[in-house]
Amino acid sequence: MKVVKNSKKRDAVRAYIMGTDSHPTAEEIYAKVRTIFPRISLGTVYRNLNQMEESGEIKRLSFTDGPDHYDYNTSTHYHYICRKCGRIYDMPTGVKDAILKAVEAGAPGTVESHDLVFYGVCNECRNSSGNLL
Amino acid sequence: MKVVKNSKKRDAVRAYIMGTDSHPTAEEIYAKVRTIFPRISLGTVYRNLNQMEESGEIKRLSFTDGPDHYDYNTSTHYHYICRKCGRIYDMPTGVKDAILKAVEAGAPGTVESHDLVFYGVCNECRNSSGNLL
DNA sequence: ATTAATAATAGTAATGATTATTGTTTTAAT
DNA sequence: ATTAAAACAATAATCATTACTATTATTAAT
Repeated sequence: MKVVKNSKKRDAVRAYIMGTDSHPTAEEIYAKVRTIFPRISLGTVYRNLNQMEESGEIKRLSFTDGPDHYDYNTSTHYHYICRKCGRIYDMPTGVKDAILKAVEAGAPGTVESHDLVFYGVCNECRNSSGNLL
Repeated sequence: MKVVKNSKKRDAVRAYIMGTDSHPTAEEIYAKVRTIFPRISLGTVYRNLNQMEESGEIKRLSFTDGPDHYDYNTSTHYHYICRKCGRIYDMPTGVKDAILKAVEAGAPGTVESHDLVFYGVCNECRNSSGNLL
């Protein structure tokens, strides 16, 4: 069994993820952590993200386009992506039970997990006048 | 405005997708169409898939891991992926209304579309004894 | 039917995100 | 302090997909 050793770089990656609600990508995390450790490599960010995902500390979010994002919130919840600004919001949690209840009956097997993503234009984008899209 | 011209290759791609429920990948489509047009290139498959997706003929499915899949069924419906065999099933349609109703209230913007994927082990895999996973 | 314009194609190079490799540096248990 | 393993930086490799380019096929107008 492999021992996990301390790592200042991993600490910095973890600290950044835990401190933001922005669901950052590996590149964004890399850019931030580099202000503290200018010589950290992108591979180190990916390796630590994968390790933290495997240990259940964080969750990886994959969407149709673009790179993966990372989320410190590992409980089952859903996301909303604005097609103008690309921001990723958390959805309120009330939805989940309704979905699971409606689904269980008709699935072609056991349902162990599910991913649900909503797309639209967020209120902030709708209200700002200088839109490009 | 760009004119769409006839294309035997595109016809073959379309015919294969329309004739299968397996939600094939570009590579799988490529392999099949190559039995008819041995010199077709993978780029041609991708180009035609993208064109058919833009025109609304087919739908592209992106999942967390692996390549994209393509679906002739463009109406809103959900998928179930077996984590043993990887097969992609269609989910029964009753789920949708419950979800939309539960969601509309709390979203941070308009909800224009959503993607929902379920993961589990399908009954076929559960019942087969010679499993490797 | 011939021509001319342009869409479609094959073949290949390029891209973007991620993973793998390798030689060096840290960590932590003795 | 010694040592074994984990973490690292730097870089190469991989995979899915897109872009490029010279050629071929399709179509509309003559």
